[in-house]
Amino acid sequence: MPRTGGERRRTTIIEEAIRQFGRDGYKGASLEHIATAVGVRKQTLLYYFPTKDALLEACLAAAGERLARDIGAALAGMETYWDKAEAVIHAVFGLAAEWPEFPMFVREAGRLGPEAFDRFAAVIDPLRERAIGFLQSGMDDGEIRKQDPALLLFTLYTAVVGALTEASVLNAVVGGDESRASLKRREIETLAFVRAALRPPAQE
Amino acid sequence: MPRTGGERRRTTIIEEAIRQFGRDGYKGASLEHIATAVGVRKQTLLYYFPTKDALLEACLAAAGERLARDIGAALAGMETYWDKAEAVIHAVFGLAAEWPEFPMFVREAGRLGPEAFDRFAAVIDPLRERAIGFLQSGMDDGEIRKQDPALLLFTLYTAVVGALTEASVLNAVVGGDESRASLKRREIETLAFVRAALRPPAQE
DNA sequence: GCACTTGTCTACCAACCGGTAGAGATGCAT
DNA sequence: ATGCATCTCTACCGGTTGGTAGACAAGTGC
Repeated sequence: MPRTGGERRRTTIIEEAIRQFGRDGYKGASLEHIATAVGVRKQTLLYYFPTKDALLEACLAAAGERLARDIGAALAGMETYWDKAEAVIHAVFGLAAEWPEFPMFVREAGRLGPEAFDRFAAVIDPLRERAIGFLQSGMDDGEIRKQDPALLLFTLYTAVVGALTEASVLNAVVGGDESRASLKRREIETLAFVRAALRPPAQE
Repeated sequence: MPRTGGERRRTTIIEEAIRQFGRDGYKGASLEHIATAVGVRKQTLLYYFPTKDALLEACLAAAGERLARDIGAALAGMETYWDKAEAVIHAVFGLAAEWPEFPMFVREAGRLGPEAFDRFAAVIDPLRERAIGFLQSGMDDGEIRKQDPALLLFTLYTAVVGALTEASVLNAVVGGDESRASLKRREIETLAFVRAALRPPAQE
């Protein structure tokens, strides 16, 4: 019986749980499946996380930290409004390419109700405030269409998460093609869409 | 033991099932809960729908028909590109106001994989083709920003469904307020967003 | 060498879930 | 009234799930 050791095992379990929670939903994923995928018995998993709910909370926190880290790194050095927006979208699409279940898990977190999502959102909150301030000043400068910045951020969120999670819909609407090239094309389309949506009206 | 009679009972069960599939997910909803909510035993439900999967398929078909009906009615008499887009969005938001679990169910259908979603999409298909043709001619006329019309339709879909289903996220990003007024405000914001995203670039 | 913490395991359980078997009850056509 | 299809029910079953109890092994500090 191998001893992978505490912290390492812990993160492995969390990563696999995010995958399965994202793919099958919270209810649909079973501790048994997660455990065997990690190569361990269910009771070992329950040693690290005493209940399924505790595992979920750990996943929410971990997902928040990962996303905050990726977005934070992508934002470094970006100056213009558009560069920042593009960097964030590119970072998120990159994360989705590497870890397809990640956006699914975030969406599942939203579905599970405000309590669960807050666990995730709390970690992101500084970024959220930065984004709102950034949108607000963009509007003040006349470079972004004037509106409620928080509601705009929400709409941008849904557009990006939707583009990343609604693969079945994409398949039905656009037809075939589940490849990496398809993801890249969706990123370009999402960028164009967001750019168009942010742009202020033409007339002065 | 009351006899509500075949077809009536059937639709009542489907409506309740859509509610619970939407709220709790396919896995999360149980036949027992759905049956008791309708006021009937589980085995009565299983008389109408021999398996849970059969119930799901009936829900998918019913949801498709309902949406096609509502959108079709809303489109009647609309002439301009913008009037049509606005009518569709307004119809969908109206349906969501009356039946909050409906968009959740549609999203769940997408999550369950292409097979399930196709069951729903097949009914909508004529509308999909109409929409793509309409976007294409709008682009030819220079009234809509040029791009892949199918991909644009997909992006519009995700923006609208996201606005309707990500209530927890909205709560976390914008703060409080789950009222009908909030839904109306989201509709206005979504309209503005879509309008901005459709608009062709300013310079000719 | 011995107590103790950490990690992994086997064995088990009560609850729930989807589904089967089959007994009545009701209304309708003949 | 009688045969038959429709509808609703009670009773039950096998499988799965989240979770408990507790044995056992391995490193660590003393």
